[in-house]
Amino acid sequence: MAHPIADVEDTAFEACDEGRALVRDVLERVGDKWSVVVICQLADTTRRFNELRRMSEPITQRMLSATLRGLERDGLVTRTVHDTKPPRVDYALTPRGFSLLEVVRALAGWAEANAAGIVHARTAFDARGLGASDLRRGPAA
Amino acid sequence: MAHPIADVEDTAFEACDEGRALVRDVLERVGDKWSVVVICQLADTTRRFNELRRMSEPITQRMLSATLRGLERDGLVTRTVHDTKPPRVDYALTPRGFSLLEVVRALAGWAEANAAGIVHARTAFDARGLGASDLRRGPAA
DNA sequence: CAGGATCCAAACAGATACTG
DNA sequence: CAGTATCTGTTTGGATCCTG
Repeated sequence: MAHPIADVEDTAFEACDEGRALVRDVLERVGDKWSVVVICQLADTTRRFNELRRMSEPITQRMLSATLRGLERDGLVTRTVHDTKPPRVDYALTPRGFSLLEVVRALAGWAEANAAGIVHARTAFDARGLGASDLRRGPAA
Repeated sequence: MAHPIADVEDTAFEACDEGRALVRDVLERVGDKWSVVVICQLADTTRRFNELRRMSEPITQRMLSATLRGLERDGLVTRTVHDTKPPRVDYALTPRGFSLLEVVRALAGWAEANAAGIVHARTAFDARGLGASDLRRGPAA
């Protein structure tokens, strides 16, 4: 472990600035709407394609396909093809996938703990309404 | 804290599935390229607009503006306007912003720890080359 | 069942140019 | 200095149709 998670102030910069490209990379995977959902669905067992499709609700098969491929590429899930009568493909988390799951769970914990506050802050902010701005079209509005 | 972070297997589902919309929300903020960068730059001190602009390198002022507005809206940063001769606006993390910073640092730690493995996995995967597919254009390729 | 190929609409991001 | 308003190019993502 490169990070014993020392004192906050000091290492924050290193972690964020030093390997920015690197972090961005992971963040893009995590920030992806479907990657996280799929990873969670694989949390406790192996799943088949259409199984994941149904569980991940409004995902399209194109997105599921692409998401799984991305996860497989990063070594986060394994893809096992059984060429049986009706084709069957199983997806499962790799050890690395599980470790990411843990981090995501931490994030989810934070989200849960702060959801109310965030929603409140937003309402207040929006109420203080600014006329109208095209900038509202920024990142993650 | 709603989450003492119990045993992995069990709560993974709850955390990910129960508050999916909620988690997605946070994830979108975290997954955003610039939000994280800005939060890191505010890690140890208050900063001014153009200061952040320079520190965040190739960010455009439109993106910085939008990012800051989003962070402010979620109660993660405060915006303080001093109407002095040359206008001056200071941005700083709120307590909630700091708590998010911690989570992001955890993520960064994971990224650092797994970067090599991921890069390797990708190279291997790409080497096993599949002809050509439009799906390669999936999420976060 | 598992997924590739396409086409198309919408969200996003960069470059300017302009204002208080 | 600290932004806002456009205008436009790039990515994404959804809908569909098709195959092994």
